[in-house]
Amino acid sequence: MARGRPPSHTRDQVVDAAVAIADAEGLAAVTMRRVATEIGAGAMSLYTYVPTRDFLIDLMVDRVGGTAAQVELTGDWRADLLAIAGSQRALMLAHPWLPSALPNRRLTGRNTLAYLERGLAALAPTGLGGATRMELIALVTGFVASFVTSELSAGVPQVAEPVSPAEFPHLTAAFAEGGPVREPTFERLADWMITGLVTQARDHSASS
Amino acid sequence: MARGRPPSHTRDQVVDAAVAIADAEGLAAVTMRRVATEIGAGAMSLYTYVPTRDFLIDLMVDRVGGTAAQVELTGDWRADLLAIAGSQRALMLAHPWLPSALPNRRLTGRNTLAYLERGLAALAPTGLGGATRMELIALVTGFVASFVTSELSAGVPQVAEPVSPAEFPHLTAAFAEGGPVREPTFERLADWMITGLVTQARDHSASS
DNA sequence: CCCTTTTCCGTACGTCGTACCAGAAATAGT
DNA sequence: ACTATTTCTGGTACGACGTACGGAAAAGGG
Repeated sequence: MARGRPPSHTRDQVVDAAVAIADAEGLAAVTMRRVATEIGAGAMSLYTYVPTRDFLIDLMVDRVGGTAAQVELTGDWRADLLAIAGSQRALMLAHPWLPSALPNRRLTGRNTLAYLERGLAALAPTGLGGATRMELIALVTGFVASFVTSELSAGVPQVAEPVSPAEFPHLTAAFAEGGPVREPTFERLADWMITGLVTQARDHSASS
Repeated sequence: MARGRPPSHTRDQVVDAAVAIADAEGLAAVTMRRVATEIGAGAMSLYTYVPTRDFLIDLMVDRVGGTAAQVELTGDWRADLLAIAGSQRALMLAHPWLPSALPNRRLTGRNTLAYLERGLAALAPTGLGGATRMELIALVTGFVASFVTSELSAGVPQVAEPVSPAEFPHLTAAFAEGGPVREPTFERLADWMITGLVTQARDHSASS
């Protein structure tokens, strides 16, 4: 068996190289030619391992998803989901391109599926339906992505032009203040978010 | 005054054309050549009105931001912020490219600044600091973007391959169910989100 | 040794953003 | 009216992108 010319590389090598580039220089730097030269191959050789660039990004998302800290489920859905959210946050902080890569992705990889499965299992004690639990997971993930994006862009002056104090008094005052310390806030915000989401979802399904 | 050859178009015309294309065919369809032919100009003529494509997208975001329903502030921060969130949601549903365009944007346009100013004013009765209020607005906006993205992609089969029931039991069960009705949920979720965020922020600033 | 199978990768096409610049069209000064 | 000056116009072109195509190269099976 194993006829034909043997591959010089593996799909995993390609994905790893792509992740390394994205970690160092952002998603935009992940071009087919760049990844190819990084592993010492011709540009077109990549297509042996990966059908398109878009699919490569799917694989990258799934790859780093597999490196997330595994959460032991305790049966306490609040604690479990909070731990999952924390794990997600750590993942996104380690791979800053992840939040921007997440939207519009197909949920195709095994690690992503395992993540969803885990979230669904964590929410099982709530008694909510599967579809509702799925949406809650999407909302929590979206929240974490939002939060991390906000964390990563902290300190960067977002406004180029100076704002007119007369026209935008609150804005002017807010910019005059120093940046707040965000570090200890995430757990409390996430905990409350999760609790509130589930509570609302329960009320809603009970009343309809 | 007004020396030199007069412009054949205006920046507003360019931005309007770009928004129309994005509404109809998505952000990716907004190319410089495409926008140019749409207003009957040569591709390079656009650069008289707009420095780069990226800046054009900034302008698009600000432009549609100006079309959002204006919210009358009542002094009740819960109701006011909920109304703002609802207005944002309507905006994103009308311009589905908006959620994906929002991250990594410079907050440069007057409409965007006015939106922030309005949010800050709405949160003023909470007594929170300007920087904290700013972050709350970013989180609420992020939540709305997440929610709308989820709404827009509802019904689309996200998973290409069939999932193995043995390996992913919860996932299999969730897919077997029908999609839930989401329509009446937004206001309750957003209301609770806003209330909870402010409560947490207050607790945090009080204890530190 | 050749034939089949598979991978490798140089070449090339279409598209993108946009730099450059010669021509066109307007006003201001004479 | 003529010229100088300023401004907008858009053709051409460059480099980078994703990737289709197809021959060369490398392995095993007969």
